[in-house]
Amino acid sequence: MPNAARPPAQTYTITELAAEFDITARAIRFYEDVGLLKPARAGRNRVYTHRDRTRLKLTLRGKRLGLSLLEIKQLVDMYDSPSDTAQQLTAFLGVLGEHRRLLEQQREDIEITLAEITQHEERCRSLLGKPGPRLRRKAAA
Amino acid sequence: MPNAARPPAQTYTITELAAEFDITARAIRFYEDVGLLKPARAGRNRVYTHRDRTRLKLTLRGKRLGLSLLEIKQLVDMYDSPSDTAQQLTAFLGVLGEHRRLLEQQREDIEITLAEITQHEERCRSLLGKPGPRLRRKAAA
DNA sequence: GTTTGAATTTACGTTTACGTCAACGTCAGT
DNA sequence: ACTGACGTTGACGTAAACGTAAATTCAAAC
Repeated sequence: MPNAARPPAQTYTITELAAEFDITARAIRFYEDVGLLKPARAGRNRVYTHRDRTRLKLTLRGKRLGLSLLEIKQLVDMYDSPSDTAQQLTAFLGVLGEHRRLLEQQREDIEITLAEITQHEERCRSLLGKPGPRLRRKAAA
Repeated sequence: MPNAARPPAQTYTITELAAEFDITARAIRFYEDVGLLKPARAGRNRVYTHRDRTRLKLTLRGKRLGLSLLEIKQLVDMYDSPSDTAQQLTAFLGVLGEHRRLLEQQREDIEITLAEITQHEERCRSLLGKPGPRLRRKAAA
């Protein structure tokens, strides 16, 4: 039974990926330079597999979270290289824990900031809605 | 009634702040260069007020969220310069909305990543706990 | 058969966010 | 008067993450 139900082995060109993720081809090539992607070649041209696309997606997500490309590489590499020795697994758990800590810190930062934004928005709307009455208090926390 | 109950008008030196937030004095001076801080001076030396400290804190939070110092400056400036015209207020609301969008995107990225981390952790622990049975399925989604 | 258009490589430029001296001022303590 | 410790202002250096321009290459279209 060859070829049961695997993803259609679709491939992508660099410009397709660039368009899809709204980045430049230069950026994608740069990610290759730092080792985040290793596309196959059709002659001279790069051919990206579904796996490459996934790694690119992870990369961009990492960037949105403020990680450096190096950090992203380390994480992504660990994520899809199956460590097997207890050594590696324990180390991996350590890294995961640290990453988790970082993300939770960020999430907290985000919650706080969102709350502050809400405050500002309410103040703005209050000022816009009733441009008369000065010395107005906040409606409700 | 002079001096009711206001924060003790405490001031900080640059090294105090550097120590407190675990950054270098150089970084703090750099934040001043880009306009994020405008400490008073005692002769030649910088004197930071509570307000400066707050702006520094906001700056570092912004950095943890991946914002550039320029973006941080724009936000912080808006946050504590009281816009009054409807013009400014509406523009402010726009910026706030955009910032909110960004933060919510990030929060989503974080949730996804945290979920993935949990997956990896479970896999690791499973492998560490039972180093025998191959072909084990995930316990529960 | 050449022109065109997309992709590639090489290489240098740029911006951001500081690090790293160097050289000097200043004030407390001895 | 001398010595640190801390603070200051330049000025240059650097790492990261691409941008940008120049010079190919190569296949498809005309």
